[in-house]
This record gives sequence, C-alpha cells and structure tokens, in this order.
Amino acid sequence: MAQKNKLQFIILGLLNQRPLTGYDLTKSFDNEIGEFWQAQHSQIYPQLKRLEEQGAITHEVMVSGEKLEKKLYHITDLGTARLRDWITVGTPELTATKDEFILKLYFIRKSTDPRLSVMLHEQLRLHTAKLTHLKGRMTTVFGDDQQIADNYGHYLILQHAVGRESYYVNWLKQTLKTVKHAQA
Amino acid sequence: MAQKNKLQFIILGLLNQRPLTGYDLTKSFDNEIGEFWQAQHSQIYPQLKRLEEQGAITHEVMVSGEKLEKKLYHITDLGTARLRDWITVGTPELTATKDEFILKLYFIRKSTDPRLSVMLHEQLRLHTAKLTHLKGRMTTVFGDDQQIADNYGHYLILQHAVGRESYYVNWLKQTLKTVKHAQA
DNA sequence: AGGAACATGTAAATTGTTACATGATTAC
DNA sequence: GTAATCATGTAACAATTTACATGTTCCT
Repeated sequence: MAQKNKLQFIILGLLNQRPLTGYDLTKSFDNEIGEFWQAQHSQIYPQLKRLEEQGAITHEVMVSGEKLEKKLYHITDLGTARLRDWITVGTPELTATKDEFILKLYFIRKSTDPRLSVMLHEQLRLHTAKLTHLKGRMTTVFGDDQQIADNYGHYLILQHAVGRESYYVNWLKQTLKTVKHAQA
Repeated sequence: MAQKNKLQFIILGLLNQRPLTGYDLTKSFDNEIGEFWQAQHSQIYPQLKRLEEQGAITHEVMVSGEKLEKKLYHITDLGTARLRDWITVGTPELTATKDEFILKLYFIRKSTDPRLSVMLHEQLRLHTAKLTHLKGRMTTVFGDDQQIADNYGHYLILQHAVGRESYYVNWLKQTLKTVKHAQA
C-alpha cells in the first residue's frame, strides 16, 4: 500500500454524519477537511464504487428536476464498524508536512540573500490570508456553544488550524525582522 | 503531473552544497529535510539517472575498499541554474498537511467520547518525543554562531520545526485539560 | 564470524493529479 | 439565453510506497 487508503475513512466518517452524494463529498474538501487532506472527484467516485462493492456503503438514486439522477450514499453497519476501528486504533506515524517554501528556505545559505525577504513577504501574505479565512470559518461555523458541543472534534481541528496558522504568521514576522537587521 | 517533481530540486539543492552518493541523499531525509519532505531510495536512484540524462548532474565512480563502487554525484551549471530558478519563482500553493490524527479527531462528535483522552495522550507522547529530538538537533547542529551564519536557511527551518512542534504539544496539553474537565 | 551499516538498483502496487467527457439545473 | 454550479464518470500520467534483489565494508 502506498498509504493505507485514508480516503475511505474520510468518506465513511462524512457519511456517518449524514447521507451525501459524491459531489457533496468532493465539496467537503473545500473547507476544514481540506486543511488536513485533499482529494479530487476523480479519486472519490471510484472509491465510492469500491466501498459499495465491499458493503461498507449503499446508495439510493434521487432525481432532481426532470431527469438529473444523483446517488445519495449511506453508510452501512459494516461501514460504521470499519470507521470505529480506524478511530480506535493508535495513530503512531507522524507524517512529514510537505511545505515547498520551507524546502526552498533550506537551500538559502546566507541571511543576506536578497531573495529571502521577497520569499518571506510572499508567504506572510499567503498565510495571513489563510488565517483570516480560518478565523472567519470559526465565527460562522461555531457561533453558538451548541455547535461546539455537537461537533466537538470539528471544533478542535478548526481551532488547531487557526493556532497553527497563527504560529506560522508570527514566525514569518519574527524571521523577517531578523533578516531585515541582517541586511541593514 | 502529480506534484511537479519537487524531489529533483531537493536533490539539486543538496548536491549544490557538496557532492553526494545516492545513499547519502537517501539519508538526508532522516533529519531536517525529513520534517518537510520524505523520499525512499527507490525514488532517488531513478531520479538521479533522469537528472544525469538531462545534464543537470554528473557522477564519478569512487571505489571503497576492494571493489565497492559508489557513484559520487556533482551538480552541473545546468543544475545550479535550474535550482536557482526554482528558488526564485514564487511559491503560491499552500499544500494541505496530511495529519491522520487530526482527521480522526474530526469525526469525534462529543467532548465526552472516552477515546478522546486516549488519542490525545498518545499524540502528546509522540509529539513530545519529536520536539525533544528537534531541540537536540538544534544544539548539536547549531552549537556555534558560525554554523548559523553559513547555513542560515537550514537554521531557519529547524527553528521553524521546533516552534511548530512546540505549538502542537501545547495545543495537545490545553485540549487535554478541556477534555478532562468535560469528562469530570 | 557475524551483524550493522553501506551501497545500488528494479518491480509491483497504490495513491494522487490533471485532463477528457458529458449532461442537467438554477439563478440572473 | 447563458453562465455558474450541480452531478458523475473515465483515462492518462505522475508521484510514492513497499517489496524484491544483490553485494560490500566496517566494527566488534
């Protein structure tokens, strides 16, 4: 296996909350989940087919308007059991964070390299925008306490993402200061 | 392309510092670089062959002992140019962090779920160990200021990794406190 | 002598991305 | 009407992991 097929568990986890179409599942990766995993529809549709063959999910056909058929997938008992097992077993492997900017940074030898400041400013812009987006999500999704109580894990990971992004932005600002001094 | 072949640039960047064998390159992923990118030797050897075909690197054969031949790879002018270009262009895509634990967390609905505490404790153990390792690297690799001045980017990414891991550990501790209260 | 580490490759399978393909519905 | 979005799929390609395969050198 190239990575033990975590996508199947994400699909099962989402379907465990409520029935969804392949299109709905694809869109789930636009927000919070997308912070921690990415998948395109070309990966999701075949995976749905496999999960159904295995009996972990089923689908019913819904018709929108005149003739648009969409498949609404439901999780089965086998699926919930598989999801439960995945969550319950340990998670001992810490995967490397693939950060291309950090990779480039590694190959900058001198603090006086003129590219450094440019690169840091670009990242500061990007990560500040991301942080703003995440904070916006936090207020819209978890405006009231009941939302937090009912989706505690979701709340935790969003809060984690905000904190992580805050750290990144602060680190960039601090590093920029140091670089500025080094170049002065 | 599945990801624009970043591995080639890591190899070029490492060879730009000094000539290395495929084995040496493989081992480079055990430490700092491994925090931000992973690759196995089965990916590195074919990539070296391709880079050499393209004229970005060359190799000379060294003989250790009686007959063990090893290939010491050098970067060429074409290679340094390609590396320079990669570092110089912008890095506008922020890749998702694939964190399996966070993914599992997303599917925990209630703060009273008994698995939560177990999961958080496991991660606290793992990330604390990692933080200790990174701090150790920091003192061994950057004991004196000259090391920092000569490998500033390397210093920055190690420092970034330490900070990121510190955040993670603190977040886990804070979250554990909240969970404990919720369960009390 | 034997085990850990050095050293280099290939093969098979899986995962993930981009591109190709098609059609329906909704809101303006 | 037309553009954005909804909706589902396959094909081709690229990246990544795991397994297969072999041999040497160094240290104790």
